[in-house]
Amino acid sequence: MQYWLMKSEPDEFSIHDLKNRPGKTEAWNGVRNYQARNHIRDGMKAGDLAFFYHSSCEIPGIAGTMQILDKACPDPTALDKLSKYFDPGSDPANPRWYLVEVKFKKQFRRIITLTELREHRTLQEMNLLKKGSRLSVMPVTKKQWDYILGLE
DNA sequence: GCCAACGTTGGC
DNA sequence: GCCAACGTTGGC
Repeated sequence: MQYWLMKSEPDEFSIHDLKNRPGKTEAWNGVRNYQARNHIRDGMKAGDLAFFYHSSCEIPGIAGTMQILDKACPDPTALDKLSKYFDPGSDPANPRWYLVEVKFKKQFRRIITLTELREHRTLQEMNLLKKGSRLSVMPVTKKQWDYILGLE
């Protein structure tokens, strides 16, 4: 069992949107960064848990939790010419981009803001808080996971 | 393989 | 909207 943090712009897709999806599940598509891809494709397993992080918005922070439903599969939007995530260099015979299905677990009573996370010494090693970090999918240690749950 | 130019992310 | 930091592309 591993823990993760996944970013989404709430204007595009928020935890509220996930909660309101049929079955409360969604294909987490559109990841187009190799390091993030590797975490999805090689690291994630069914049953893993992830924080849902709201980025590029008024109050960036962790909005809740979700569960990884299955191992990764190729992201079909990479091959869809009509998708904004279309990647012309992508080869159907040798998929470049992957996605996982996620399921809503919990919406926090409040957003645990980026500013607040930075105030905690225990969390200073988090990739999220490192200068210049832009990774949209990253591992979280159990210690960090438990600590953040305790902040709600 | 180097690296300049360009594109993107994402906080502020 | 600005811009720092990072990733990718492509000429050489």
